[in-house]
Amino acid sequence: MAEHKRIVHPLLLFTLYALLLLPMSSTTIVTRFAPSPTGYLHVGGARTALFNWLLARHTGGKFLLRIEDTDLARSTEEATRQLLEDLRWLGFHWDNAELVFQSKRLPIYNAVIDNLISRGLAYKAYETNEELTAQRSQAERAKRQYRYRRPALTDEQIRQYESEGRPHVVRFAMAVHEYRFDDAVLGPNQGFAAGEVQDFVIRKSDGMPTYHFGVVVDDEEMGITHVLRGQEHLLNTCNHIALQEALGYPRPIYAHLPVILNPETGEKLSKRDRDQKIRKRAGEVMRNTKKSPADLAAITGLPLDRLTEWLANDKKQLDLSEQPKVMKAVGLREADLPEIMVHDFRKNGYLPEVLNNFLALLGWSPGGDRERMSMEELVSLFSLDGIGKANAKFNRDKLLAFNTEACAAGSTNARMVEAMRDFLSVNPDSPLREASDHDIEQVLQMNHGFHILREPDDKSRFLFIPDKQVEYQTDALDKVLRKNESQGAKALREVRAALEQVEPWNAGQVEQAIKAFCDQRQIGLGKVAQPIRVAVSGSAVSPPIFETLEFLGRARTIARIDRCLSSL
RNA sequence: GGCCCCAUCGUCUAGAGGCCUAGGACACGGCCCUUUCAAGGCCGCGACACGGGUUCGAAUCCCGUUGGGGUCACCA
Repeated sequence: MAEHKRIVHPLLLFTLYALLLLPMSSTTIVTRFAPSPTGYLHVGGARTALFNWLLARHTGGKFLLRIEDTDLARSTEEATRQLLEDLRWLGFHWDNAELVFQSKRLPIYNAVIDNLISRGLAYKAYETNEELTAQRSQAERAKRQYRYRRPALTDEQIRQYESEGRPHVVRFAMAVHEYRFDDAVLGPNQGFAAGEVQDFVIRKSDGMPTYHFGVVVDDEEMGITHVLRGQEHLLNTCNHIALQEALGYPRPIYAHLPVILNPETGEKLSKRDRDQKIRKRAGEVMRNTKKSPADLAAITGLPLDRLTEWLANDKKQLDLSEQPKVMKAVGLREADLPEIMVHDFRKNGYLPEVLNNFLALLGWSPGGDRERMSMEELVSLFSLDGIGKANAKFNRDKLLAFNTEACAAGSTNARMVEAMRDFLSVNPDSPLREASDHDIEQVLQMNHGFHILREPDDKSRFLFIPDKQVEYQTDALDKVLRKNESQGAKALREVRAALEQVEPWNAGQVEQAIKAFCDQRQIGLGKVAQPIRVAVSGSAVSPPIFETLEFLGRARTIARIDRCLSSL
């Protein structure tokens, strides 16, 4: 039976190849992340950045960064610096060498706005904030939906307002009809009806463009092809496509990501959640201890009016210097607060690649059972169709488990030392900063099984402080050394002599000696190990004792035992 | 409240009409290991929101109900 062999003509092959490539090269995917610099990056923003970055890297496209600093009151240079640092930490490298700052692009926006005004597609509006609020509440009282539509001003009125030099905004005269667009995640035909249309502000009275306007103009200029952002922007998209149509811009592909929810409240995860938690706790403490705001003010040293205002108003937030004072007063530790900022995760010792892995799973899945992925794997597996529609609660337990696993898997290599160094760079109070790479490697090994880098740090600080500075915890002394007529102290005194004989001093020999000691006395290892632990570390919890003693060395071990015994 | 989006274990999810007695991960419970705290091993518990259709057959398609979320700024 003759096999039907087909010869493909090389020219045909070339043509097919070219056909395939041409449209590809002319539609290189360009994504962007466009945060506003008002503080550290939070996980919601990080997830948005991640998805945009992944799409660009997966397709060999570009990922651009733009700073939306049009809110003069809230944007700061410090925040921009923090934002960039967080993005670098996460490993999202952007492809525009020159960062785009919206605040530096006013002439460009104004030229476009002038053009719109001259075409009758935008106009100056002179209402004050108070007038607008009044109009809104009037509508609310009448149970009517408020929609701003162009007021009919006479030429006379306009002349008068202008001669008075009245402040004004510029609004976009949005054509009243239905707006529809296709969403790569939510499907076709998203949008709103004509009844929802209103003339939104495109230039504020301080001369800055609004978000809606800046986004549209800049996305066009930067050649953005795909906009991935949170679902809270879904309806904003109608404003954006209206503007694009008026300006003759092409429409990018939109993909709206599920919202990340606070597992406790079920609402959108917000920077304010930490503050809320402190306020809630403060309220409880005051009720339980019958303390007044004045008492709290006295304890924290904060002004009473400031404190009462904060207590009463959910919208008010403590600033970074006030927060720790109130936390201390109401017995909250940093670890009790939910991490929300990327910086918090860094400071607590999560690995950036793990945070990314976890964040990627919030609203996206590669399909099947696949969960643990390196950055490289995320890049190669990422695709728009893996993005889900349903909102996701931010569950820290799973992140913690991922981090534990990743640290355990990599705890012997240079990556973990590097990670620990990075952790220490944002935790300047740790004595481990003075440790050598070799010491750090040992600390990490001794603490194998830790969840976050904060744990080996916490549990190993005693190794890096002078013997004199070891602080003995009273409850540990009581429970381990003083209880039962000082059995523990007695064992400690006796094992001290045995330890002096150990030669050479290493974990194996120390173990042998201590175990021999236990056998001889017919007591359990715990009866001896715990007293030693308390003596050298000050607490009942430490890394495994034999390794700990090897690390400390004989002299320091004996010195700490002596000091502990004499303090009883 | 208007408009919009969504709906599988407690949580994150797999699932594209028969591969589903619904899979995985985390959490949780039990046992084991153990010098503390952990980590680890083994086993277990646990979901298609509800009601109607369509179909030989529905977690999967359609409609409704309920529930949750988002959004209604001169913030982004």
